[in-house]
Formats: sequence, structure tokens, C-alpha cells
Amino acid sequence: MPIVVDKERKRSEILEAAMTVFARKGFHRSKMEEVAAAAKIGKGTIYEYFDSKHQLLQALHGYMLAKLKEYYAEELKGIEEPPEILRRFLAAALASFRQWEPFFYVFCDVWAEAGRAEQQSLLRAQLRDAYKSAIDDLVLVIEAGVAGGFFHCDRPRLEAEHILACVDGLALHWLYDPQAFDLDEMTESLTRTAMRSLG
Amino acid sequence: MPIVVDKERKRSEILEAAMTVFARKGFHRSKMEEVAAAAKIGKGTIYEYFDSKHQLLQALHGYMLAKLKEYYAEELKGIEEPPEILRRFLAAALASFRQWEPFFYVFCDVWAEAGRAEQQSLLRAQLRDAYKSAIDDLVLVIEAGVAGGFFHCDRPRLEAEHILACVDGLALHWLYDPQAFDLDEMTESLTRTAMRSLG
Amino acid sequence: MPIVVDKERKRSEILEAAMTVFARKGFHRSKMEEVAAAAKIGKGTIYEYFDSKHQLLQALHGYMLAKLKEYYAEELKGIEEPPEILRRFLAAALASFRQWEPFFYVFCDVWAEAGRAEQQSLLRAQLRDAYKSAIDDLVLVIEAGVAGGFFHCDRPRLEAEHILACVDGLALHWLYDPQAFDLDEMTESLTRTAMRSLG
Amino acid sequence: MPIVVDKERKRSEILEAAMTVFARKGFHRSKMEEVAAAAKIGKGTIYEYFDSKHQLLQALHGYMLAKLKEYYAEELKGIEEPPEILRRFLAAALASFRQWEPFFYVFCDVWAEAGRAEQQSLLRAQLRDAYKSAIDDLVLVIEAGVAGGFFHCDRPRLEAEHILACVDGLALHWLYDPQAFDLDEMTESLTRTAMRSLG
DNA sequence: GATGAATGAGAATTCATTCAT
DNA sequence: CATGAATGAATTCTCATTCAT
Repeated sequence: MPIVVDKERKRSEILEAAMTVFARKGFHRSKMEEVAAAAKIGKGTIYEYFDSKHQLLQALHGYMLAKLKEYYAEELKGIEEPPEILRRFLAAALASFRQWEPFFYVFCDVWAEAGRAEQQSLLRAQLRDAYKSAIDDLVLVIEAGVAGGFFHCDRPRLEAEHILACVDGLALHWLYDPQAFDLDEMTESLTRTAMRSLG
Repeated sequence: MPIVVDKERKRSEILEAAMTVFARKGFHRSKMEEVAAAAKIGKGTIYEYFDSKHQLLQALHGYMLAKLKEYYAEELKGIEEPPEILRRFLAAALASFRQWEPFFYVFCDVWAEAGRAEQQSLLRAQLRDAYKSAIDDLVLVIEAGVAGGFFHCDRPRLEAEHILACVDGLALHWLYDPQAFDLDEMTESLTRTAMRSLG
Repeated sequence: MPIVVDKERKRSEILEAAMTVFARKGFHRSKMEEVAAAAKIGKGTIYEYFDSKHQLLQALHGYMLAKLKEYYAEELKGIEEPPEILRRFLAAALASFRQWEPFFYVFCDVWAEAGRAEQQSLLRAQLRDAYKSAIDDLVLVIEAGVAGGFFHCDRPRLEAEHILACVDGLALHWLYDPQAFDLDEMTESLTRTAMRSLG
Repeated sequence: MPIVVDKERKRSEILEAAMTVFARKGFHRSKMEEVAAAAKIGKGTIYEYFDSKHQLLQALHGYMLAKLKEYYAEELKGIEEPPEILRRFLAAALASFRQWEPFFYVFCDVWAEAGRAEQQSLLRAQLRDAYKSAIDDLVLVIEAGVAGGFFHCDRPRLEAEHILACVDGLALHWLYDPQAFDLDEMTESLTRTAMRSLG
């Protein structure tokens, strides 16, 4: 009888290890052996679960996106009114900079590794789809807000894009200079601007 | 001092070559030999001008920042009124996505390569300083606008940070999905929001 | 002793699987896992029957030699007259190129893997002994032919060696260029030459 | 001014080193590092001259074929009469077993590495072409012999194939059991048989 | 006995960097 | 000053083999 393993659990353990290592040292400076050591397994074992270092990054990206989705679902659970959803979303987003800092470092690696437009790249496609999906979600919130009489907005998609880009840009700035601005103040300012824009 | 001029010119040629190559293939997938070939010089010659591949990226980053600065100076030349400056700045910024696309790809490499907070990194410091400097400039515009009675704004720095983060975030999104939004529409929307926020 | 029979059967199945896989991809390009899959057993099970990949090749070589011996025994069954034995042997040998093609590919791997003269190698010893044994058999046929007045031959061993080397060389050439010669024509030519040489 | 190197000479040195190493340990047991050490260069340098280990073997094969050709050209220089050419050729061939022993070991590696019929392989093609070319040469000799009234032969190509296969088979047997037969006796026997066959 | 998950020694290959010319 | 041949440290990935179940 062969050894029985919870493959899904081990996969997650490797991904967590990869996140820790990549976040600390950066993707290219990290060795597969270090990831393996962090996951307390042999380096060959990673290749039982992932095809290559690049594909590990891609899987990690997918894993982080799912985690973020869970995080937002949790933070926004039970909220009904679109303006309140938006408010809480922005608060959660900026709070995540601190809480999920490693995520954002890995995102930088993903951006660099995703390749260029002319290159076919699964990572790139995954990145694009994640943006699209996040925008779709936000569009729905704005549209609901418009329908409910809370918001006025001609171009919900443009607005959603704008808000999310802003969050991503702030994440990037904050990552490279946490002193640059105060997260709470920015949350408030950002919320006020968004509300005024959707007024 | 003709020799000095020559040196400076060759340095620029190498940087331009590096930009082309890095933008097309990404920093880590690019070889020094490819940069040399693009600059039509020998591989070893790069090392007469730059210490290492990493330092070449850092120098390239500085070079690109200077180029961008020139670009904005040119675009905003002669404009006096703060609201018009802001308007033109945003238009120039979004127009640059297309015009300076290679820049943005290299910026992704810089973000990934800049290292982590705990690591000392000249590249990281340069990145942070560039943000600071850009924000300072924008803060001056906003303050001038406030002084001139064009704008109302309690926290110019926060507002400036907000606007620049938004531009960077849009650049990133646009890079990975140029179909996601229309640059002209976004310029308009962005300008309107900014104006309303500073109203 | 049903268990013993079972073991023997499974061993043969593994060897047949190994032959198929090695013949198709070559020894070094074949993985133990592929052999196991072809034998429809688990990877670890092979090691219940063979010590190592190298030893599996050696066992396979032995297995193939035995198969070939059976084949010749069958082809020559009941033939009594030495010239006819020789004739039939040559026909069977060249016919085997097509019929046993996988064997010959594996033989190439054996030659490469058998090691060098200075190295002790069981595979090498087995290879040498197989040649010796084949030659011994052919010498007996020639001697019987001489004794029976069919052949004239001063140095039967030299003649046997010559004939067998010729067969092996032809196998090799045929393997790498099946178009090079027609097997039937070559059989006839070979037979004629041998007969004339032993005339 | 860059370092000037005789690339062709260095290439040959690497090939000679590869031949020594491969012949002693076998292709797969030899490391690139060992070849480099034998050539007294760094292992990276090999890759300046050859694409891969496999391609090094292929180049070595080509190199050895050329060397053999030179050897035969030298041995047969000035000989005019076809029977004498054939006689000398066979003597040279069997003498080469001892003199060029490393060659034959490497040939075994080539046979194993050349791949299977269904696979596209440059090595395989090179192997096949080498056989064809050798046979062509021998066919010319036989045809000249027939034209000159020295030989009788209906199927020169078949005869040539036969003779060369015999030489290759003997090389193989001799490699794995140098005691199996005496080279001089075999030369004489082989020559006699060939002459009788062409009589 | 059978299995296949885990392992880690091992090797090919890459490429930034050096330095003789 | 410029060059590109040479280098070897570094790292990914492979796969024969082991062994817990």
C-alpha cells in the first residue's frame, strides 16, 4: 500500500513557503532549495507538485489571488448598501498593504516575470484576468449603487478601473516608501474622493 | 573636452540599447551580450561604463527618470495656471503610456529588482527618491493653485500622492491589458475627478 | 509452487516491458517509471525483481539471448545436414533483423553500456560469453560438416567468427539504414560466399 | 584588441579530449567537466565551441570519420590495382582495431545515442551517410576491378556492403573480446574469402 | 508483496564578469 | 580604450532509488 498524502495540503504548504521566501528575497534571488527548506521537504518534491520555478510563481499568484478574494469576502460579508461596500472595500484594501505585505512584493515579481505583450504567457493572462474580474466585481457594486439611487455614474467601468488602479498604485508606493503617507489618512481621503466622484 | 562628450554619448547609447533589450525581453531574460549587440559594441565595453548588470539597470532607471522629467518639462512649458498644469500633466502622463511603453516595462523590472525594505539597495533608494521628488513637484502645483484661489485643498501632499499613485496604477493596468480602458476617456475622467476633488 | 511461477511470469513481463521501452527510446532516455507503466506495475515493484536499472539491462540482455537461442532452435529443429543448417541459420539470422528489430536496438545500448576492457563489468562478461557460445555452436556445425565431407576448412573457429561478425555487422547497418540492402538478396549472397569459402 | 585564438585548433583539442574521455569511460559516464579538464580548459569553454554534450558527440563522430578517411587515404596512397587496394584496405581496417581502439568505443556510444528510426536525429543521419559513403568508395574499387578483369561480380554494392559489415562486426567482437581471434590470421582469412568471392 | 511519494546526489548548462591582447 | 575568449560559480531540473504504509 503506498503512502497516502493529502496532496492538496502539501501543495498549499509549498505555496506558503514559496510566498515567504519569494517575498523576503525576491523571485530571482530565491533558490528552489530555499523554498524546499522552508516547506521542510526535499527540493525534488517541489517538482512533484509544480513543473518549474516559473510555474510555481504562477501557481502562487493564483493562490494569492484566491486568498485576497477570501479576505475581501470576509471583510465585506453581510454589507448590503453599495456606498458602505465601497467604503469598507477601500478600507480593507489599504489595510491589506500592511497585513499582506508579502503579497505585494510577490506581485512585483509577477509583473516583471509576466512577460511582454507579444509573448504568450500564462502568467500574463492570469494577471489580466484577475484585473478584469476585480473590475467586474466593482462595476456591479457601482451599478447597484446607481440603481439604488446612492450613486450617479455614467461610466461605471471607467470609475471602477480608476479606483482599482489607484489602490494598486498606492500599494506600490507604500511598498517602496511606507513613510510616504499615512494609511488611515489616505483611506479617508481616497474614500472622500471616490464618494464625491460618484456623488 | 571632446573625449568626455564621446564618453557621455556612448554611455547614452548603451542605456538606450539596454532599454530596448530589457523592455522587449525583461531584465533577467536579457543578456549583457544582447545589450552590447544592440549598442553595437563589444560585451566587455559595457563594463567600462557600468559596474554590473544590476548597476546598469539602476543607471537606466535614473536615465529614464531624467527623460521623463524632460518630457514633462517640455509638455508643460510655458503653462502658468495650476489647473491647466494639472490638466496637461494628466494628459501627458496617460499619453506617455503609449509613447514610452518600454519605460514602464523596465519599471516593472526595477520594482522587482529594487529589493525588499530590510535590504539596503541603491536602486530602492533611487526609486523612493524619484517618487518623493515627483510628489514634491505636484505639491507645489497644488499649493500654487490653492494660493491662487483655483483649488481648495487641506492636505496637498495626500492629494498629490493620490494622483500619482493613480497614474502609476493605470500605467500598470494598461501595460498588462491595453484593451482595459480607453486612454482618452480615462484622461478625461481622471481630470474631472481630480478637479472635483480639488474643487 | 504457484507463487514461484507467478514471480517468474512477472519478471518476464517486466523484461518485455523494458525491451519495448528501451528499444523505442534508448536505455538512457528511458525512465524506470516508463518501464513500470509499460509493465502495468508500480515503479517500486521493479526493484523487487531487479537491483538497479543497469542490472535490468543486463537481465534483459540475458533474456534476449535466451529468446534468440529459442528462435534458432525452433528454426533449425530437425535439420541434420551441416550445409543445410548453415543455410537455414543465415536465413534465420537475417530474417530476425526485421522480426526482432527491438532486440538489436537494445544490443546497441548494451554495447555502449558494457563498459571498457579495463572495467570489470558483468554485462561485458555476459556479452563476451554470448559471443563465445554462439561461435562454439557454429564451430560444431562446421566441424560436423568437415567430418561429413560437406565442407573443407582448416580453421573452423576463424570461419565461424567471420560468419557471425558478418551477421552482426549487417544487423547494425540494416538498423541504421534499412534501405541500404535487400535482406533476401543479402541472405543469398551471404550464403553463397560462406559456402564457397567452406567449399 | 581581443584575444586572438586559433578556433579550429582549439576545437580539435576539445574533440581529442572528448575522444579520450568518452573512450575511457563511455559517453554517459563522462562529465563535461572531465572533458574540459582533459582539454585543459574551463567547462564553460566547451560551450563556446559546441552546443551541447550530444552535439559534441556528433561533432566527434564527424571528426573521427574524417580521421579514418585520412588514415585510409594514407594507407592506400599510390596503390593502383583494385585487388591490391582491397587487400590493403582489409589489412588497414583490421590493423585499425588496435591502433584506433578509442574510436570504436565511441562508435558504440554513437550507435546507442543515434536514436531510433522514427526519431529525427542528425547523428543518425550522419551515421547513415558515413556508411553510404564508405560503401560507395568500395563499390568503385570493385567496379574498377571488374572493368580491369581482376574481379567477377554481378552485384558490387551487395558485395561492398557485405565486406564492410564484416569489418564492423569484427571490430565489435574484437572490442569486447580481443582474445577471440588473431587479427593477422583474420586479415588473411578475410582477404582470402573476399578474393574468392570476387574471383 | 506492492506501491508511489519523497528524496537528493548529480550534471548540464548559463551567463555575468574578467583580463590578456 | 575596446574587445570577446575564457571562465566557473551558481542553479535548475532529473530520475534512480528508498522506504513508510
